[in-house]
Amino acid sequence: MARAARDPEERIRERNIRLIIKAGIEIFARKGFDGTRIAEIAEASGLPKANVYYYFSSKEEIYTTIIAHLLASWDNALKYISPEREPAEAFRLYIKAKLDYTRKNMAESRLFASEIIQGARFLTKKDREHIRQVTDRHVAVIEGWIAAGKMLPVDPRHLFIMLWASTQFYSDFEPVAIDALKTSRLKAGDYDKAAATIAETILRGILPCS
Amino acid sequence: MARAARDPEERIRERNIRLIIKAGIEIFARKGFDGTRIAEIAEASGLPKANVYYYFSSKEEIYTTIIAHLLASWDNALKYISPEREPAEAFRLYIKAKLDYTRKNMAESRLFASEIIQGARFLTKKDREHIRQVTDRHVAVIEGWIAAGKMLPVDPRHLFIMLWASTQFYSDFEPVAIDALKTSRLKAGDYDKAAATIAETILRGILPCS
DNA sequence: GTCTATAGGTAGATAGAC
DNA sequence: GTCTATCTACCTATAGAC
Repeated sequence: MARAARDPEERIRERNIRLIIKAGIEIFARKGFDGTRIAEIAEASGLPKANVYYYFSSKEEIYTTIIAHLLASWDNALKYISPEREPAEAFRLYIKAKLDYTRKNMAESRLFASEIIQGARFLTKKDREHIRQVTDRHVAVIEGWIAAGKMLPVDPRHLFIMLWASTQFYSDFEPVAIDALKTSRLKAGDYDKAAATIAETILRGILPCS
Repeated sequence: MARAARDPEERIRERNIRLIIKAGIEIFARKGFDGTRIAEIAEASGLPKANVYYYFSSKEEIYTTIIAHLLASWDNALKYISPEREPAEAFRLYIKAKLDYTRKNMAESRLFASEIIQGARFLTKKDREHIRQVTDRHVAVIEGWIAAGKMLPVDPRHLFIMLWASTQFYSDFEPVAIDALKTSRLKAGDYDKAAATIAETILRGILPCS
């Protein structure tokens, strides 16, 4: 019955939801949850405000949809921290992947940072439990490398924070990074230079003296 | 005339302004500029909303007053990066001072991070020029150490970003830090451990192999 | 599915009594 | 200097025609 007509409708539906989410990411990142107005999301996505409410029942539902999607793609760079790799290669790959992701998904990255800085109001207990478990798994890998004498005994949790923070900085704090690096905008070369400096410094900091 | 009566009035004035600023820091940090309501600042500072408008002409004026005050106390930790010190001692002191400041002024720290992440809308050209100059001065100190062979040739600007980011993380991203460190809240000992790990790792990363 | 119109509430800011 | 009452504008969310 409706089956034949369902596909094109479904396509429009998916397209509109994508447009709303995309606009939402940009605006929530810039204004935070409370500062964002649905009307602005509607305008940026090219839909009337009422249609936004047709697809999402509230501002909160748009926001939490974005957060959920974000967390799903979050662990990606960490896959490089795996026991069958040598630490030097693993950290180099991780740093590069993390900076790449951050650069290509600036708005998402900032939205996540905003959400955390403003108190993680919309991170569920499950989300936070997930963060703990993912961290635990990769802490274990590092502990393995330390036990095998492949790395100096550096606290793995604080090491992860250093890596997370250093790579996150370039997109989240872009205006400050621009001033600190004396450039008018961050270019691909700046990210390469960042990756190289972070990797070299950290690797000398955690590997046995050669 | 009014001279005799001026002093106690002046005291009340100063006290009220302090209360407004203090409440403003907390709430702006949690909700961002757009998300903050003057009524909430008024309530938190124990004054009627109209009185807030008696002392400040707009929401923006409260916000920029806070930002200006923040920037003034910002350079403090950097004073340790000075040419007459040895690099090892200088960085150790800087990291400790920065983490101390961050821990004791969490709300300000978060407010500043929020402001930057949301696009630095209220940082003036002068503010940003100030950041550039302060960075330049300390970059020169590091270049001096490198030229003197006291440090490996690490890019000073990216090194500063690593230090800035790593120390900032613990208060700005506290909810994530809590999960990553598997604790229920950050204690003084966590900050000490952070300072030690960051300093040890960075120092091995920038000093000649011994 | 789309859109206009609007209800119902709350924001920033001000007027004016005390 | 303090505070109540209020203006105007705008917000979230919905009703209902098409």
